Amino acid sequence: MVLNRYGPSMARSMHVRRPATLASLAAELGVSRTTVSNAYNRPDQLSPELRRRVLETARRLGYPGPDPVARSLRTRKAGAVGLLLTENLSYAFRDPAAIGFLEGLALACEDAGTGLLLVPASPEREDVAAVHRAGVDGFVVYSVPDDDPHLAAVLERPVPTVVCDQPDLDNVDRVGIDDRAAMRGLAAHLIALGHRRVGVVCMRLARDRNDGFVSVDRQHAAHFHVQRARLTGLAEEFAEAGVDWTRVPVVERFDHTIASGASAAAQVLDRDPGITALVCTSDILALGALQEAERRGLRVPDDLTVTGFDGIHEAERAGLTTIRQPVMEKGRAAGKLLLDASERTRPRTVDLGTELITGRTAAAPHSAQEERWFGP
Amino acid sequence: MVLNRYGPSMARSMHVRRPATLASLAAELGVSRTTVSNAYNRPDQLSPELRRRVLETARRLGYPGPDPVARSLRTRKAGAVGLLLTENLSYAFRDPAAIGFLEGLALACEDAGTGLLLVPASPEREDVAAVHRAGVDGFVVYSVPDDDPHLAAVLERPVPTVVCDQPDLDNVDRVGIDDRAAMRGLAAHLIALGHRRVGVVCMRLARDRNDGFVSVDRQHAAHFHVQRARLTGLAEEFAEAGVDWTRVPVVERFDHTIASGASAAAQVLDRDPGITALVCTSDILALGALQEAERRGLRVPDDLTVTGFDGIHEAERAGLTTIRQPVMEKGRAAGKLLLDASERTRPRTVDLGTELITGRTAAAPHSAQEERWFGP
DNA sequence: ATGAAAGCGCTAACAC
DNA sequence: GTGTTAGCGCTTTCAT
Repeated sequence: MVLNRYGPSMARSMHVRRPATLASLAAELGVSRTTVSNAYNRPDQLSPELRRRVLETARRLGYPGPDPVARSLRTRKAGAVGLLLTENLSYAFRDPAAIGFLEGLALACEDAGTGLLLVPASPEREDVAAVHRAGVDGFVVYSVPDDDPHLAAVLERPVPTVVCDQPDLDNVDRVGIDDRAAMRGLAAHLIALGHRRVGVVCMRLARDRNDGFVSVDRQHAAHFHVQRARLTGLAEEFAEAGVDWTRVPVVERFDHTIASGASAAAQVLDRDPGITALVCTSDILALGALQEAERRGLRVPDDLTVTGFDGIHEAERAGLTTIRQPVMEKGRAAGKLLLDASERTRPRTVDLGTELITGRTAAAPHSAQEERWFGP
Repeated sequence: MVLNRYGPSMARSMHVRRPATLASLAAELGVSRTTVSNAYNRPDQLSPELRRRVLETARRLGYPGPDPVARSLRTRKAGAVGLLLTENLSYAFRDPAAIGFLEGLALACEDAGTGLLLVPASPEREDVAAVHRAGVDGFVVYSVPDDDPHLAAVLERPVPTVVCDQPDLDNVDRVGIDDRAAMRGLAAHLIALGHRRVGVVCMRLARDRNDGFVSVDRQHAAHFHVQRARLTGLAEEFAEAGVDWTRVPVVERFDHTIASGASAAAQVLDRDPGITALVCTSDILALGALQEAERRGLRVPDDLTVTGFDGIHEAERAGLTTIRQPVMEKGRAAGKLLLDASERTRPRTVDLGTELITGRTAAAPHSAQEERWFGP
């Protein structure tokens, strides 16, 4: 069963082996190429006996079956979909939300018997070649900025594309959630609890690194639609509650890590120690904020309310108040949309639902003190 | 920037657009195909002015650049490596060890600018076609049984292959750890603590489902080399300590989940309530065993010692005594090995190190009682 | 049931 | 610098 691919005959060559081709096999057998092709692709088109002979000779000659690339060229089907991510490929395997998305997408691909090609497109390296090189029947684009050159390259390719989360483009299929509405719901919850002085920690708003405070202008101009929508939702809801949004400290972090969340939280709390709630636009950042709160001896939620967004497992374990979004379902839906050839006549949109998770990290401001004053 | 791919002219067609080809572009420009090709691949081979004209006309005609599949056929390079996994594709995103491996592999691919194609090969579906269809320059095979038909299909393809963990094949590059030695180390640790009556929970030993006790024969015949090695290591070390291995209850689970670990632990404990240590061949299973111990009111490690294998984060959080193996490094090493064309003259092996993590789940048998009798 | 012919879209020698 | 000539290895009408 196992081929010896390191025999003496190979020792000189860099290549593994120059395999026989369909043509050479046909010649050896004294039949036409069509027949050999049929032996592999249309067993019913030739006598079982001949087919057996073909396959057996193939085995003897070490013919590995039709070359997939040549077949793809001929049939115009690659049998794979490409995935373009915001971040380094390897980062995707560290972000629970991305992992969930991948799981769902993989599921959809599996169901369709389609391969999933992870395209090596780092955001720093502006090398779009990887997109051009990808032999795929379509692309799924996961959460990239609207001015991402890789995205532009994908859209130039003559294959269907589905975007998950961002950007929101006319004429391109999309699956996502209503980030603005979800965040308004969370904000309403905080407002109902009594919070009026809040701070915000958000993810990267553009491709340039800006680890620090965010002007209202930058909030509006954010190239990441999702972050923009979440900030907008917050701003709207709090404005309606009488909060002057221009005075709310919003701190941005380029890197999406717990450490980033912690340092951003520190920056907000340093600027305005009087805030009663720290709204983070992701669970990862919120977990960092919790760390920072603990470091400062602030009890959560007694001294400080902290909220997240995503609903990852780690957040659940931490009892985080957050918005849960169906990350895996997003991946599935994106895959299905892409692989479902039917009705590809106009852009389709799938909007999935979210859920407010009331955890143990949000409470009325200064509830501890009040309890102390008025009894439990 | 964004193409309208749903314009009225398209409405009738299932296809997105029939793009111009390199040839048609050359014709339009009145130059040869070579020149157009050079415009994309060898900018230095033509005047900047002509190149500009070519690219501009391409844009005007909606020519998306050289077709990647045709290019691959011609250059005999796909620009991607394939990954074959034991489990369903989607499962890989639920197993922390597999995720770590993927992260490392993605890292290596990224460094090389290579795509990573996840091959949709479910273990149940014996459909090997996906392997045949994969347009890749090589394969990484992650932890499959030695009789896996997908593996056989991969090995028949005329491209280099690297196996991670299992199986251990002559003539095929491999990266892994010394599972037997690692497990002997863990066993020695338990023996030093005083354990002599132990039970074992292990992962799937073959492609057939056998959720239950494992005969010594089945242990030896296991098609998963890694599990076999771990069991062998255990058996050897305990045998040297005078334990009759044939009497040690070993329970197997097909599904690799926490729930499986719990039910398997229950099965062992039901069979022999007198055991003092439960050795699990993975952290996931061990986490299940911990659950079951708690359910029974057994205190760990006072009443029962539990150990794992892998060193995943969740295990660390649980304070599990386990063997840590460098999962991410395995991925990286596998990728590097595959992508490093040099010295591919004879099979190479990378053996990575492991580390015994002494957590809070292993102690001397009945230490609690002893403490109670003799004071702390 | 089998074969002949015609490309799929591109790149790489090699000539000019 | 630019064009000519050959394929890469395969599938697919369309005849026979």
